[in-house]
Amino acid sequence: MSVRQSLLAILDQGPCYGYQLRHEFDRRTGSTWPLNVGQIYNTLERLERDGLVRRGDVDEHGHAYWQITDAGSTEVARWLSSPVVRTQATRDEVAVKLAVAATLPGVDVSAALQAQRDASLRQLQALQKTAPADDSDGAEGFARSMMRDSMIFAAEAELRWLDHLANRLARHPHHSMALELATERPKRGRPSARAAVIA
Amino acid sequence: MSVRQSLLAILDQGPCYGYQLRHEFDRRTGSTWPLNVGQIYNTLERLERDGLVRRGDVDEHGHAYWQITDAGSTEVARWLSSPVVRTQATRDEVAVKLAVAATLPGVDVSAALQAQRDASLRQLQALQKTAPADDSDGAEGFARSMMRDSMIFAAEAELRWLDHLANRLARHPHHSMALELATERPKRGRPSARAAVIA
DNA sequence: ACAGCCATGTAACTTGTTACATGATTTT
DNA sequence: AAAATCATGTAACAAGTTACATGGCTGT
Repeated sequence: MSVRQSLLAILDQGPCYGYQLRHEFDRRTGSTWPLNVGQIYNTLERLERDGLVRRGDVDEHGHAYWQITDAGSTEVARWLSSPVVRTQATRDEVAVKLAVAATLPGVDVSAALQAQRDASLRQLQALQKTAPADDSDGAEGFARSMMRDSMIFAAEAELRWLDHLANRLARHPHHSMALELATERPKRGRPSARAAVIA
Repeated sequence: MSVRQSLLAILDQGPCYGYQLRHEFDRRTGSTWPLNVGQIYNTLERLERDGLVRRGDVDEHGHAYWQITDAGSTEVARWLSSPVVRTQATRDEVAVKLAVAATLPGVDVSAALQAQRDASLRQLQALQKTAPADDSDGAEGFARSMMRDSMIFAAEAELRWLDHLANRLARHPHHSMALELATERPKRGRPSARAAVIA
């Protein structure tokens, strides 16, 4: 939802045209995750469909401006005043992967763990190598360094978790958390008319 | 991709039927993010479409088993041996939101920040209140505590970042990073035949 | 003239997710 | 008999993402 909501929040400052919105989004997020232009127009159409924006004037340059609606402004206010709540839907891809890998018999967890640690460490070092905060960079530099810090903190946490996991695995016989497929499952099954279609 | 890939990796251990797959996924991720059953069948059909699984036998209970294909096994091996790489697509919703909020004039960033900090702290405390690792819980308990640790580390990192951000904002005049809409943009515009349709 | 950027759009597609229909079996 | 659970599916949708088509303008 962050792209959609961010574009809406930018439009709450005043009418913009599509390409301009991309520019505004990019500089406000330090050009960290540049947006494909096409996505702007898709998102605008979806926001229009939902009654949050409407098509506005075309200026002397041919720029097609978009305006926020009252419902849109209300939505922006709601977004800004309520925190992002990490619900169940926020599956961490690395965590899920390693949990599945760790519980599957015959999988070399420590190899997967090591590969992930290497990658995460390289990622962290690459981030740390980028230019740190510099007050002379102005607001755009501030935005960039916010994003940078966020990614660094997240990468550090991921590394810490990976090391923590490695320690726990080292203290256990490494096969002890493998889970066989539960084949004894169908106690309360679903005997059906078409049972034994093949058997 | 984690659901899709996880189901495929489980199928690499042997044929399963749909409901069984949900059970296997849930116990391997500590029932942290229970899966809607329907998603299993959707995902299986998509994997079948991609040639990674195929429909297998129906047993005497009427269970419709699914089998992994050679291409599927290859894909699992690739997945397990290569790390998750956090590409540009990994937008952190909280970071994007606060960066946009911080760069929009007239937005009370510190209020949004405070609201987020409260929510994140409550989230962390809720996580810490859950049962910690207990070796007597077996492999399923281990999986659950892996997920729990992962979420705790991530929540701590988010809190640290929020506090770091609050400190930086406090040291600055809080309006200094607001970015006006760049209205002087169209220097190299796109004058068109239909310019001034409205103007 | 030509490369490259500005600009608007369209179409297709991915993964994830939910709601619903259907029916059987098991438990109370 | 009713409620809960097991089980398979279908249909629709959300948000993100990319590739492509089209055309005008700018700088070399």
